[in-house]
Amino acid sequence: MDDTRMNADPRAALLETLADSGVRLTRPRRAVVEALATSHGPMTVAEIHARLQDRNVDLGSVYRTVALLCRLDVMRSTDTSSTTQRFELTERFTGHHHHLVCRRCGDIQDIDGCVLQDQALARLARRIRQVARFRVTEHDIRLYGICARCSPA
Amino acid sequence: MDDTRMNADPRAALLETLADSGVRLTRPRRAVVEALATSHGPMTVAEIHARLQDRNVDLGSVYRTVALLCRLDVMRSTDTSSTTQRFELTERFTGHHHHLVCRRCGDIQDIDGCVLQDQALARLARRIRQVARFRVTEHDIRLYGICARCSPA
DNA sequence: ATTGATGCAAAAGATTTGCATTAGG
DNA sequence: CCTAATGCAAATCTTTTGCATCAAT
Repeated sequence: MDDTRMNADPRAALLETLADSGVRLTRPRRAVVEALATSHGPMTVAEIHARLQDRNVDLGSVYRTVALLCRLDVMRSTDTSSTTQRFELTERFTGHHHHLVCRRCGDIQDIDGCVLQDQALARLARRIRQVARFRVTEHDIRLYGICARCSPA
Repeated sequence: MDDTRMNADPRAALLETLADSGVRLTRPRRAVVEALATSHGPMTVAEIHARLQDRNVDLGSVYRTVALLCRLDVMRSTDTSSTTQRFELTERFTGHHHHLVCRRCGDIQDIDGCVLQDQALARLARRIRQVARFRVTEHDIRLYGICARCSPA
C-alpha cells in the first residue's frame, strides 16, 4: 500500500474541468464542488446536500450536478448494499484507492493505495477474459467490517 | 484462484435452513429457493420475481422472503452502483468468491476463489485496525469492465 | 383450529423530470 | 440579451407496510 493520494484538494481541478467543458459555473455547482473537496469517501446525494445547508441549494439541483459530474467523468456512483446511491470522485482526482465498508452503519471510507500485485491482477484479468469473455478495466477491493464509530468501545 | 464452489445446488441446504428456523415452508418461499438455486451471481428482487412467472407469486412476498433469508443469514444484499438492490446467497452456500461487474449493463457474475494472499490480507487488516480503528471481517474483490453480452462482437 | 404468511393496495424513500423563472456568460 | 440552469412540484421507481384472507402445521 503506497501513500500517494493524488489531490489533497481537488477543488481547483474540478472547477477547471467544469469550465473546460463549457457549462456554466453556477452557485449550486460551486457549492457541490466545495462539498466534494473535503470528502473522505463516497457520499450520498443527501449527505452532499446536507453540507450545503446555509447555501440554499435545491436537492434536485444537487442530483443534477452529480449527474453532470458523472457525465464529465469526474464522479461515479460507487457500489453500496443500501437503497441509496453513493458517489465519489473518479480516480484521476483521488488516486487509486479501495474501500472500508461498515456493515453496521453502511458508511464507506477510502483507503489509499492497493495491495494487489500488478502481476497477479494481470494474470487474473487474462484468465477472466478467456473463460468469461469479460474485459476487466478496473478493480476495487472492499474490506467489510465494523468502523470506529460503530465499535463497542 | 482455486475452483471449489461449495454447492452446485444449494436447494436442499436452503430448505433445511428454513425448516430448522421454524418458519413455514410456503409456496412462495419454495419458489424463491428454486430461483436462487440456479443463479450465477447476485440478483435483483425483480429478477428473482421474473423467474417465478407462472408461479403467481406476489412481488411483495418476494421482498419479504428475501428479507427473511437475510435475517437467517442465508442471503445478503451485495453492493451495486445502481438504485436497485441485488442479493446473493452468503458464502456458506456459495463458497468464497468475488465479482465481475459490467459497467455497461450493470450485471454482476460470481468468480470462484480468491487472488488475495491470506498473508497480505492479514497484514492489511492489521494495519487498518491500527490506523483506522476499523475491524475487517470479510472482503470482496470486484473486477469492473465489459461483459460478454455487452462486448461489441 | 391457530396463527403465520400471502396478496393486494397504499405508503414511504430515492431519484428523475416538466416547466416557469432566474442568472451566467 | 440569450438560453442554460435553477427551484419547486409532480411523476416514477424501488422498497416497505397495513390489513383482510388464506393455508401450513
